[in-house]
Amino acid sequence: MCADVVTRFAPSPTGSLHIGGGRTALFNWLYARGRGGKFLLRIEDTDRERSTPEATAAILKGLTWMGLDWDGEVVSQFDRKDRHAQVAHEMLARGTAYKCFSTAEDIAAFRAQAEADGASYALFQSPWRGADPATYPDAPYVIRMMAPRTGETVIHDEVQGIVTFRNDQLDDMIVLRSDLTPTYMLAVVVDDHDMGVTHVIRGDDHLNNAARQTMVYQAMDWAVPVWAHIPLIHGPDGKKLSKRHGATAVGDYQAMGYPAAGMRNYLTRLGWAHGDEELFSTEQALAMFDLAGIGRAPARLDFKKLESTCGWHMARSDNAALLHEIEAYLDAATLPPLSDAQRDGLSRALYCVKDRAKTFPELIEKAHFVLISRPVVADEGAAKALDSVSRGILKTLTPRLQTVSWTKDALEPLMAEIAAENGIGFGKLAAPLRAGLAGRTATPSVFDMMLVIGRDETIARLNDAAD
RNA sequence: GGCCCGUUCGUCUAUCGGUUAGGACACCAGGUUUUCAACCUGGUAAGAGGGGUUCGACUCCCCUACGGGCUGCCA
Repeated sequence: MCADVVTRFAPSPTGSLHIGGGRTALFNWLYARGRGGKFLLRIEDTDRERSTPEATAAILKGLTWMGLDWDGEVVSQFDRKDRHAQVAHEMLARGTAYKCFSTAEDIAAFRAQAEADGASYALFQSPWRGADPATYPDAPYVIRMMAPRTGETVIHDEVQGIVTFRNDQLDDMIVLRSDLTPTYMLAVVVDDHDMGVTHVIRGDDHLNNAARQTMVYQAMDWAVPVWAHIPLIHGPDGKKLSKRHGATAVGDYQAMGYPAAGMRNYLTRLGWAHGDEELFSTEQALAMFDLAGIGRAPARLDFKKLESTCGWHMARSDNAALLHEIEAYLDAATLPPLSDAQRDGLSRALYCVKDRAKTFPELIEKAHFVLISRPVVADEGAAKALDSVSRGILKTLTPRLQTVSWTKDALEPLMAEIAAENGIGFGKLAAPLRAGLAGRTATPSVFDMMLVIGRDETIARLNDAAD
């Protein structure tokens, strides 16, 4: 158990990267990376009907966005089919598997008979188990595991504890299909063994499979890995997360403008706890993460908390890195890219907008005053604000802005003075100023906006607005 | 149907037999504020139900209810 840790993420390429899969990958990544181990990636593409290269690309893209890097080349399970077949035949040679010539019709008939006999459901029992090879017909066959029919198979799971299965509940599963391709049950075990995987961390929908897979390990005399079956993520209504809950793909979250660091933090904390730690950097997560902190109950997705977590990370982001992430977001959300002027303006405005936004769209909304192009075309709200107080205020204000030193501390008393001269409150004065600077509803203070835009341009904008 | 897993505030969770059951998000109230936001303070709010075991159970055992998973020549 003290050997170097090797974990893996093994999605099937039948769609985009599911948020639950993303979390599974994250747990594996955290566990391995936090211990100086390896994190491998394997694409389980043995189902040729449903596997697509587009899906593989989407999965890789999703992982990359989440910041989860893997070691070595991506393994294609399909490419290893010869090795799988070889192992199946070795099981045959060892007498831990057998050829079965039963057809789909035979199996259906078996079930129908069992039902007629009063059983509501029965595991298929192949008549070819233990049959004399001399009686084998010249027909297609599958290779079935010769599963023990008595005793029990015990799973020592780091999350679920000790789980015991009665062997008479497990059937002789197929390991090699009649077309000589492996089934999932065989392929995972062979691949995990060959890849040197020490810890299998995956969704608890595989808990039952762990028992079957253990039998394969035993049939081959291979060391069984450490199991950790983590609960699935559910939607806000407690049901299994599905399309009707809205965003299920990692890419959806990227397109909605959640920063990757916030996603990592939130997803790490979803179903895992380390005392009262709620907000932490990825470095801290790496140091803290362990299997013992994983809960056993499915967790529900809570967008409010996700947003809150993301806001925390956004406020702590390095400006340059944040800018890059914003541009990547724009691209992912198929929004127009930043112009040079906008990039420059945004980089100067980040200090006063990043700590009040939870998502990128929200941040962009708050940075509207620096992103909008001149001349400022006041929108309806801005026009109203301008009209509500005399535009003359702006006319008296702008010349005086040139005489005051350009700092927040100096601007503030000037504003107060002008507000008093006009017999209006500070808030009333701020409204036309904001409109002139093209700030929207939720913005930084007018002082921040002035400072960010710069002296000459600010005055020009205010003049524009006052005309 | 059979087997397996799960169930603490609305949500994520802490607790590893003895706590006024703690924290976070959300919500409510108040404060601060030139707007919105942010921020600060305070508050409401939980052990699914029933049996045991024990001096003492959220913690251990059993039953029930509810939720989830598996039961494929899918993964």
